[in-house]
Amino acid sequence: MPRRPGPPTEDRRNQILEGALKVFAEKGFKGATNKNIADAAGGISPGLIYWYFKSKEDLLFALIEQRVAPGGFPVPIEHMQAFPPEQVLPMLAHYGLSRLDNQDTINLFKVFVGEAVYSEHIRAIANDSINRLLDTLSRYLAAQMEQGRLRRDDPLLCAQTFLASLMATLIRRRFFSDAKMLSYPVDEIVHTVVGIFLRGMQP
Amino acid sequence: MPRRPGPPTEDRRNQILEGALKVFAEKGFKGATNKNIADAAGGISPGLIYWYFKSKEDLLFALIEQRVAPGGFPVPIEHMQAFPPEQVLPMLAHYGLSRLDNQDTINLFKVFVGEAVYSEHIRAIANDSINRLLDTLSRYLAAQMEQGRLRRDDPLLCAQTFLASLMATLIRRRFFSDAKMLSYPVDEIVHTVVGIFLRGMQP
Amino acid sequence: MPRRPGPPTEDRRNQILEGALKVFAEKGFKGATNKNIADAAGGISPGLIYWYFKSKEDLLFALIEQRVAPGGFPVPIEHMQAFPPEQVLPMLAHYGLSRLDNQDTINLFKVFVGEAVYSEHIRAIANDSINRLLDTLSRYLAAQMEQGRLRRDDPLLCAQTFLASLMATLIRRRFFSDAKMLSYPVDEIVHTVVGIFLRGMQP
Amino acid sequence: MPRRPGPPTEDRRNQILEGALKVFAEKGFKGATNKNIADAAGGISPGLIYWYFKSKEDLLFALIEQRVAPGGFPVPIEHMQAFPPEQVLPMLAHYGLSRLDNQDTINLFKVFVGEAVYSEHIRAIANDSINRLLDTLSRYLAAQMEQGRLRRDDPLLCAQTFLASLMATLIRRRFFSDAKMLSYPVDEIVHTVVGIFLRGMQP
DNA sequence: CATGAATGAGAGTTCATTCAT
DNA sequence: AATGAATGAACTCTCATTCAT
Repeated sequence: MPRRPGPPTEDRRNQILEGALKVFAEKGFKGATNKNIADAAGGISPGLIYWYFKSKEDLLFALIEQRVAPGGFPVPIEHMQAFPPEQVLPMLAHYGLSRLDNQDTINLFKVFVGEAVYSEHIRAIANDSINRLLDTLSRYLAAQMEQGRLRRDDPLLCAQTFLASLMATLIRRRFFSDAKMLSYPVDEIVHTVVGIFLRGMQP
Repeated sequence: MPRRPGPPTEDRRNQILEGALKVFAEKGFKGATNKNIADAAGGISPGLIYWYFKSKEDLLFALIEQRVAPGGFPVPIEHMQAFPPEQVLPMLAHYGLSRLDNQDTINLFKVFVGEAVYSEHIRAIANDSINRLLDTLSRYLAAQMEQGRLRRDDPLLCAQTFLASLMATLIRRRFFSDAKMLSYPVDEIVHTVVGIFLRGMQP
Repeated sequence: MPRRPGPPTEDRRNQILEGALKVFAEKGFKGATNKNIADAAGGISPGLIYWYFKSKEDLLFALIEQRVAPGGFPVPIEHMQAFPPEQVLPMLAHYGLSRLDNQDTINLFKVFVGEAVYSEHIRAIANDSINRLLDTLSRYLAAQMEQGRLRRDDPLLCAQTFLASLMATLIRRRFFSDAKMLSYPVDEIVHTVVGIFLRGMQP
Repeated sequence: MPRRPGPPTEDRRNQILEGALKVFAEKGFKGATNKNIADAAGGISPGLIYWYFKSKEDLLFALIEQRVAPGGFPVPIEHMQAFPPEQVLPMLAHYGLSRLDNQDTINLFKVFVGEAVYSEHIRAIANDSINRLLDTLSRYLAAQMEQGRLRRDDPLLCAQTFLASLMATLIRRRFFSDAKMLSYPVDEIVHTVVGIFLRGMQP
């Protein structure tokens, strides 16, 4: 017998997505049960999930499409060609950091990584998302090379190198909770990583 | 009733581990069934797994302990302090590459990543393994800094930066099969990444 | 919030019965969902069914009571004792045929058969309905025997024999869509079946 | 934890089919639960069904294929052309009756009818089975017509008429448990039905 | 050692039914 | 009257695990 009417139905879908994100991040897609999700979504009944989503898998994809596909990880350096890398790259690094400080982003990342290992589909979305980011960055780098502010090299490969060194290091800190990395303040990490890259890219 | 005589029982355990690695890499720990594993282990019966392992989970940990814990990813630069970074780092990069060309290593990596997301225990092993590698590398870098061949900086952070940019890029190629990264020859990737790092670390 | 104003509430009940008949015939009582029925009833909401019927089962019984119980399969030979079987029986056959050409009757029949297998209650209604028909027919036959137009025999058994041969044959055509039976024109079937019976009942 | 080893595995499959037949006949395919079937199959666990059958539906088809497809309802009149219909048809009627006295046959029939209503596939099997029977009978009738023992008419339609009147009547007795039909001894039914047919078919 | 039949817990999913609106 | 969100029970099916053989 149905009872609780619940909040204005608009929210319900998001409430479930929210709960699913939490549980998926913690236990993985396969490890998460609908009961888990329903509980995390505010104690609704597991059956209700199927009012909003076709299946558990559909829920996962909805999560990814809602949170990742649109916008991906937008990088606000589109119109910063006028500024030198010495200013832009640290700024970008700190922007990335601020995004990583959001628990939802972390969870999303976890889910992404956990499923990408086994799912071609998710891998494709991940690549897409990263490439959008890299494209923006590499366009910026190309412009800087043009202006003689950076040494000429393949812009995409350079962008990838920069992003890789930055992200992988932060990932070890945030996701792997590596003790050694946690012993460094974020600023020092950014300073060192950006420093090496900038010097390495000097004309 | 026992059927196939099978190989000298010593191998059986490894046969199962081998099969498990394959299946875990493909479907993940939760996604793999004991039947899958038994099939991949040469068509043995699922029940037999329990003769060699306490449980499915035990099998996973045995896999990790057997393949990762011992040695981890050994880096043969222990006694290379005499050689300059211009020689050692590219060599190290190619060594890493050669390891990544082994399907077992790739599978192990996949399993590792897939499970590390959700398991503290596995995360700890992963950190341990990476840190051992980083320690070796950072000791080498420290020695080079000492000799004035590299600019002075925190050796561990530099090692992390180098490894991160290299590994993350190769991972995007091998595991994520990213089309853009696959369009670069490995040599070019190594050359660019190592180049940026070396110039960035010049005294 | 009520949405579509809908037809003068009188019709709603029938609209639902109509939809239910269609769906029950297609998927069976168990196989039909209230959603299916609501859709077939013109796109109403499943909840509305409960305004008109106590339960899904109630809907089934209402259907049967409304469509079968009243009248059953009325046979208009009540006052035809004056006419000889050579005229009456073919007429009756064609009357039955015309009823079978109505999709609703077919659906009702399907539902009836499908549920009679498992429900004593429905079986009883079915028997009742058939017996009413047989009674009429057997009274006619008895009268004809009395008049010496047909050979003396148990009228009910003769009526049953006639009806059985006719109905079962038409059923194989219409419900089982048997290819062989469909290759005969209806008239030939009726002619042959009625012919055998009439000759078999000659005094 | 598994316990009871159970009877020599050969039987298990049949044990389950046996139980399924009973339950399907009683509650219909949809109405039967795997628990019901497992209980009827001698108290095995529901999961075990899936060791022998791919799905519940597979179980249904296996049942039908095992019990109906092979042999169907064999009619032993293949070589009776020498005997006159006055002997053969009553014999055939009694043979059919004897088959109907077997509870398994009745159950199978129930399942068949119950599912044929909704399943094209099962309808096809049913038609096939009946047509095999009709073919045999109509070949016999054709031979008798040839010999002048029966009036010339379409043999298949005559066979269908005979079978229909006989079967439909017996079905009302056995399956519908119709009180009126049950008040007649089987012999009388057979005598009347066969009598009408034979006289109706006299040359 | 090895098998495979067997179990039982629990997963995802469906759906009749209810009820606030 | 009518909707549709919500529930909970029950169902089919999967699978790690066990154990007689």
